[in-house]
Amino acid sequence: MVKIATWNVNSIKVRIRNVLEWLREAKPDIVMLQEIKCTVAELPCLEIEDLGYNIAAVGQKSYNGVALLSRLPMTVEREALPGGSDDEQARYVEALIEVPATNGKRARVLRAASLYLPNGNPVDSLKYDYKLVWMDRLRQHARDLLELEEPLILGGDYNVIPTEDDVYDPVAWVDDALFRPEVRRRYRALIYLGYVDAFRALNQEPHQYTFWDYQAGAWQRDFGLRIDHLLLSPQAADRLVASGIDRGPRGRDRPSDHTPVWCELDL
DNA sequence: ATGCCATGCTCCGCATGA
Repeated sequence: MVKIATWNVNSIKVRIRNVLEWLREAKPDIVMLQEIKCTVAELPCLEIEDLGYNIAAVGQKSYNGVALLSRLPMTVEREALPGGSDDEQARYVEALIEVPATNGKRARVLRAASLYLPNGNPVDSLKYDYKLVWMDRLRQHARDLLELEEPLILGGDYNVIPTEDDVYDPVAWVDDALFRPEVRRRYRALIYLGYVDAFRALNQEPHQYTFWDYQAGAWQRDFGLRIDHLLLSPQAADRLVASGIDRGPRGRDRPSDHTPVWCELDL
């Protein structure tokens, strides 16, 4: 069984204690991190490696930054989404992970990506245009990856509220870049290529969130959003056995505003 | 109606986030 999780940590340097604690208790095999907010050189690698993880990261000073942690052997395939310019923001890293043979099952290769989709607010700015273009690029790449017909998981902070069931107050969010029709349409187009939302495949109850704003007591009032997703190729979805949202880390001291989403694959 | 909170920078207020 391979346990895979995604978590926007909102600064790995500030959050390293929380991250280490959660790695020890949740014991994921593969973790996608977003908003590490530092360069690769600044990453607290030793403490993470001490828990048995290999690290692949794409960082930048101050903002963004993504990483993959894996207890299994991992080789980096891409450090950016195809189709971008030279002044790339650090929002994508993709790797091949070797899943060894176990009791009757043959060894497999799992492709995994950690992505941090642009927020896009405010909607009348270039940031919104950048988000829409980034989503188009993601769909193109996701389509190409499906042609490989391999187990694949695209995990991360998508900054997309897929449906009205994924936000505490849909009306209040209609004009936000996380919920606008153009954004939801692009997210659906991505899903319709043939991806499965690992959480929704096994959990249908509405109002299950992965993010709660730091402000206005959003956590205490459960005013949240479901914007962190694990998307599976058919070859991975066929082997999905469990998934969930781990609310634990959001309730602790100095938390990230996001909490981990996880799934288990019987590869 | 607005800001609330948190992070990083280089600063002691501003940009960014969702």
